[in-house]
Amino acid sequence: MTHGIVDVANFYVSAERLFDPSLRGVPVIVLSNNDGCAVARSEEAKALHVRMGEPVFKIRDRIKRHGIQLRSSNYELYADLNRRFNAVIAEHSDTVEIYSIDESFYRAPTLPNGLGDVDAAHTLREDILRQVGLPTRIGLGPTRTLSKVANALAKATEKVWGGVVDLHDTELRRRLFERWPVGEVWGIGSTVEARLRPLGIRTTADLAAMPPAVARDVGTVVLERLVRELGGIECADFKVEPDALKATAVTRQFGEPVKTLDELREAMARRAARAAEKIRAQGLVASRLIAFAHGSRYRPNPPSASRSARLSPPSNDPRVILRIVGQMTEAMFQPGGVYTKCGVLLEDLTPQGRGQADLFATVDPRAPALLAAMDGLNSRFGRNTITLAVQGYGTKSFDTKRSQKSPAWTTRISEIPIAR
DNA sequence: TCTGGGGTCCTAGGACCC
DNA sequence: TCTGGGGTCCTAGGACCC
Repeated sequence: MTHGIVDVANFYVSAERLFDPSLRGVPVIVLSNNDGCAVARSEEAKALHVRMGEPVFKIRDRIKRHGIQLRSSNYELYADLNRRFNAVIAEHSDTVEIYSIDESFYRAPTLPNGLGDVDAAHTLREDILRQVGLPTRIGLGPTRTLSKVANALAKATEKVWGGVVDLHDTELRRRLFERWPVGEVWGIGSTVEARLRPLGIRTTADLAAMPPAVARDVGTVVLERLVRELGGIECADFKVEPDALKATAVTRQFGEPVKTLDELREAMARRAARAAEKIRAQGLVASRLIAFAHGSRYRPNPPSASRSARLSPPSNDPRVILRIVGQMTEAMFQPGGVYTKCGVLLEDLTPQGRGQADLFATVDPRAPALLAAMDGLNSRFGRNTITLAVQGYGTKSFDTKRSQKSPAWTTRISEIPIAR
């Protein structure tokens, strides 16, 4: 069996360039929510040493000096392009697992010794480039982990090997692993890397040679599996049907810091309403609710608090959820505190209508019709066409900033590009 | 002055049960 | 003086990913 993974090169930047040719060949950075950090960089921007996650205010001079182009994140566009390139992958494989916004695993057709996989992968790259316009790299291997490492190697060797690396060959693995730092391996973060260093494990080859039992001892079962997968033994398979969502979160930095209870209450209500909307769209209800608010961790003594509660019966009704979140906000708020972020998490999600009823709860029989009407209006006329009053009206200073956002080129009729 | 957001999985430890 | 053993469930927190 061959595991493959496709990733889009500098996805957000590549997506922006698709509809804006002026961005091609020049340094481009796509910013995080609130236009705070660089989350995607073109090759030209990487060459100017703009790091992943680097705060924009720290590189203002470089941006000016080199004319680096900035864009806010445009998730509508990226989500639509994700749908499109996955459709192309699906033409090549009956098993596709969408792993993230810019990566998908797929199962390559079984051929003896993985023969022909590499050619097929090159064809897939060409098809995605021609049909969607996005540049990709592909990693292949006998396990998921090996395909993921192969994908990372394909990025590093793109100019020589053309963007496809296959790690079926054990001899090739041995050679490449000796020069590939262990911290670059999928699943090895800085903490585990630091624990491996004193044991003399610095390269992927060192890690692959580790006895699995030792790996479990040093780390957890996760590290043991990782070591086995590096050796070619499958411990993880495809998930074609995505698992049901277990938790969802809506957390945002404020555009401008929040200092009053009224503002915090509104900001919290907006996030809570969005979280409830998200789980309704999936037909889920939540049993657990968490709300938090805090100040900047870069300032001394920032305010910080969170509250959690059980929802019985489980709910996705904004009237229920916003009332509790409002009480939590009042309990958390510290006068004089400067808040920079707040959020709402809904957990223990289960399909609606399957759970145990609550003997003592009063159930509103009209709720389903009301919520369906709200969701219908917001879906047809745009988000927040109808809201609860506690969410406040209009745009507020605490709303997320996205000052450099490109149009929703492919998903809104009013923003479709016009050819001249 | 200005520093992202949204997920999953695993483990340790406490509460509780028989 | 000496005070069992073996489970499950839940939660908080850590680690990792993109």
